Amino acid sequence: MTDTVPRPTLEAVAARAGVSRATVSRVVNGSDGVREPLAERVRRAVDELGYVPNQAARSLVTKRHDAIAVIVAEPETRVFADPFFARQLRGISKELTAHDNQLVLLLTEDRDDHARVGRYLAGGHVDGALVFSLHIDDPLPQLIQRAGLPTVYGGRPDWNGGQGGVAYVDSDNRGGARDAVRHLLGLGRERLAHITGALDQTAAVDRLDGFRDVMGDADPLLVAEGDFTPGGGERAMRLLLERCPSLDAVFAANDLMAAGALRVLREHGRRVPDDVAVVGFDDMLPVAEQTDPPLTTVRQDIEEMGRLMARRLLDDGAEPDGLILPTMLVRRASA
Amino acid sequence: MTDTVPRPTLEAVAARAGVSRATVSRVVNGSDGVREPLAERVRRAVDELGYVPNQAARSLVTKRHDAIAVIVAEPETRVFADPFFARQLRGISKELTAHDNQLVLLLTEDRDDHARVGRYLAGGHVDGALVFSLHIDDPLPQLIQRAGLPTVYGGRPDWNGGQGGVAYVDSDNRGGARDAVRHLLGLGRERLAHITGALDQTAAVDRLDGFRDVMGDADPLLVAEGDFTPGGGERAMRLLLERCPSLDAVFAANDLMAAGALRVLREHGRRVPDDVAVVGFDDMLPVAEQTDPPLTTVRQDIEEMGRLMARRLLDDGAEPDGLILPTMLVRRASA
DNA sequence: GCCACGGGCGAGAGCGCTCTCGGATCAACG
DNA sequence: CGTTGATCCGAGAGCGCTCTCGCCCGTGGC
Repeated sequence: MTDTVPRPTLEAVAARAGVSRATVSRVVNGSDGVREPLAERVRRAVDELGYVPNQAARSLVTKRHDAIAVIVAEPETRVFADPFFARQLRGISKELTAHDNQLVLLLTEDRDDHARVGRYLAGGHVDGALVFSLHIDDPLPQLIQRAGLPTVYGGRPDWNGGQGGVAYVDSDNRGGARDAVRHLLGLGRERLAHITGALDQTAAVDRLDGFRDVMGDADPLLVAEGDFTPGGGERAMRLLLERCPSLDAVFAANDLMAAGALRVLREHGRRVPDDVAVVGFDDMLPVAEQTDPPLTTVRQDIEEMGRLMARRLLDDGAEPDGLILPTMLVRRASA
Repeated sequence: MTDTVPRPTLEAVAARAGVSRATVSRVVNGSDGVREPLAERVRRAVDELGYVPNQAARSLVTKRHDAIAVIVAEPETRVFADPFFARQLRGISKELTAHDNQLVLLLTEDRDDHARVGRYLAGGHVDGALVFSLHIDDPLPQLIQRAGLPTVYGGRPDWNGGQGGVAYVDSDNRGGARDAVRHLLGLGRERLAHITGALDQTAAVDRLDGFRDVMGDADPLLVAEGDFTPGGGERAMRLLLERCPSLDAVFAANDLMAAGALRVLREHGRRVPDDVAVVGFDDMLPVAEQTDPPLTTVRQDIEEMGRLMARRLLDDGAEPDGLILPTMLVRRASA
């Protein structure tokens, strides 16, 4: 961590251009009120010296940091097992850099981390926070609210009654689920089962609600709780086959579980989609395209979701409320 | 981006504790030379006021930032299609937070981004950089070197003759490949083929070299170039079957391509592992465990790799050279 | 031809911290 | 009891920047 060559200061640029610091500052920050010939001289001095403003000094007085914290609360490894996170980050990153903001990444796993994050946010190092709070009992939101920073959540938060006063961006999980179910019905299927995700996450709840929107409160035996993992999908599928051998369609709350379900179906000699049609959710690429048969699934635009989160955060005027992005059914061979 | 409540300053703490700013600073920064009763009074004042040091002011004078840039050069979507990146990030994050450093994430896609990153690094916002430079003609390393920041690369850089003067952390790609090949030979296989990765990446080159270490310069017809994608794996597999229908084993340079190869083999009626044994690389979980049959593959400890990169960067004394992490063959059903 | 006015620029204070340096205090020693 | 030396603490300068304030000069109106 040895320090670099001493970098030129505003002072130095001012001296070279034969003006005052104030003038250089004005030019550098693009404020008007500096006549052209002078401004030009300053600009030349700036790049002759290779001047780059010292962000620390600037923040000290402006109290702005041009930096945003992205907080990922992930005690489990699930998020890391799929590429969601990376896509979202990319969307966020694009939007932030377009507005000259930096992205400070905070990954948390346990309570200690939460305290640390709380301190960091309270420390006023960043201008706002993007939060992926994935589980229902997560204490993080409170910590963040206490820090008093502008915040946008990724995914509908479970607290707060679902809306009002809290900014979030989410996919239309419920609508996507409805599309999936309607597609199965449109295929002439009659006994539809649903494998839910981990129900402590709002995405899972919303997808289940979508299923019920169309199916009514149908046979509760046709709904089995999974956990978003392939193993969970397998277990749920086995259970469903046992309970209701005549089922002819399955809607799984994500592709990973759908993949698990496919294996169990094959194991039981059911042909997909002939005997049983299967629809997933996410369009998680390395999985959805590689299963046998490839999955029909509900795609969400993850990168766009990230981008919009960042945009809402930077756009100070926006009302804090929910923003729901559309989903799209992608037809492949499984249904 | 409305600003928060004015936070207490050193001054305020000093006043409350009835000491000078200097003393508070000493206590806060854990320097000795402050007698216990006084120190205690200061500490009480600190948490009564909820004082958190202003990092900007601190950086201004210390020229340290306690922040590290993580630069991911990724013009393609490949990295985002697998969870590598996230795991590595997690390892890095753990190590950095253990040393009270922040992680500033810079994702780059094109030339413009490179210029921006160069400016950012030159701007002296961070104390060092971790770089994932994935392709051979990437201009990023030069930009970074010019910024004069301590840097550690993820994966062996292709330039610089492979070692000497540049710090990097990599998996033992070559050794892992040798293990994979020896395992196949140990199974009694005789006609081994290799599907390479994209050869503009050192990981692909090293794995190919490992294959050749064991096989000699064997039949060049038994080596087909892939690109690390499932589609590439399929194409390569088809080519290999055409060239040499009698092959009885395939080593693919990653699991994604191995999955593609499995599909083509099944399509051609070859049973795995009975007719053809298949070994992958990476142990990329959602894929390796879910293929049919599950993949035998070479595992690398990605998270540890990230952790070590961070550790080397923070550990100023370390010699800048390469650090190679061991790999491990994971046996599943495919070989 | 004088005064009021406004726009362009510089002087200077101050953001919150660290760190050097010198003054005060106290124990110990002659 | 005076002196030395070590130790603890405070005063103050200064990091590089922004931003307010006021001076100066040029212009236009009466």
